[in-house]
Amino acid sequence: MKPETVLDQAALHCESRGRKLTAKRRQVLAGLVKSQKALSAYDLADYCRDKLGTSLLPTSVYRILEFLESLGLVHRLNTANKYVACAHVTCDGANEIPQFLICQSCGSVKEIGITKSFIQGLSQAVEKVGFHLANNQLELECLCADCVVQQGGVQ
Amino acid sequence: MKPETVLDQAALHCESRGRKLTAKRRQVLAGLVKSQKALSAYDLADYCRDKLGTSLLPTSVYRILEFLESLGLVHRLNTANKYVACAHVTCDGANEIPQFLICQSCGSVKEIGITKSFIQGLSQAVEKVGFHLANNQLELECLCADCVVQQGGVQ
DNA sequence: AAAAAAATGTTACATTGTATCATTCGTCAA
DNA sequence: TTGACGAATGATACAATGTAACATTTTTTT
Repeated sequence: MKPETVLDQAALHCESRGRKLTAKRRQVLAGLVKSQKALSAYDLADYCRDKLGTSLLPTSVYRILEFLESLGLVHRLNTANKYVACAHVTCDGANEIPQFLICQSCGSVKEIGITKSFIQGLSQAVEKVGFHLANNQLELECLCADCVVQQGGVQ
Repeated sequence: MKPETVLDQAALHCESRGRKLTAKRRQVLAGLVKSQKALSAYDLADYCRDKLGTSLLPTSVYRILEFLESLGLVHRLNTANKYVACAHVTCDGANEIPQFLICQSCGSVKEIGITKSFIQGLSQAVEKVGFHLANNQLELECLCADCVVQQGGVQ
């Protein structure tokens, strides 16, 4: 899927919620879509400056990421302190519960869906000890196929 | 379980691995055990200064936490950038796979064990998309029972 | 065009984490 | 006992991540 298609789709998604995908917001999202991996807010500021020739201060990037996240267009990876474009922008999956596999070696991220029954099982186990699951988003430390090979296979 | 008992047990655990639980290391671990919650390295430095009357620079705290973690006596919560004492120091569970329920409201942490079959299911789902699970430690954003009540019940 | 709201810029600072070198402490052999 | 060695800790400097507060610009509405 071409980045421009993704961005146009994202713009529509914004409009449908009564919000605007402004030029700056589009730049930040473009950075995430084109880089194809998780970036920190500061990485993104650098990326926009170096590759897109636009000036964006980190504070603005943070604000914009917050906006994009509120619309489900990007996700924050709490374990990595980085952000990724939502893999489902173009298929209206922006409201599904995302699960992330994060390669600890190369930083690539795979966004998957886990079965509802699995999450339910998890939720029940949590309730059983008196807690309530507040966020279904899981972040799993992984190795991607390439890095498993490079590191001499699975232990 | 009394903190002193936990600390003595931890000392034995160190000795059995040919390492020493020095005074400073004991202080850091004591801070985590007594505070009963997750603390950042800087929180711990403050705690040691204010409550234990000992001077410890953050850099030393980081080093000591790294040491304690290598022996399974503390865990780092990646989503919170904080550390907790292992709940199983005294029952030799230091080698089990920990799962953490972290209350997003008050910061309390519950360390639980999830069934092996559950983790296996998760691992298989990950392998199916070409990744390999590198760390079985899950960190789940939760609300503890108290905070659920205060916030007007489950949504 | 004026007023209001939304978006972005700017500055300052707080928190978390790492790199590097210096110093102190404990252990062990001569 | 002492001297040497390695382990542990101190100290300094800095990098990376994140937030608060207020100013300015842009857009929308009336």
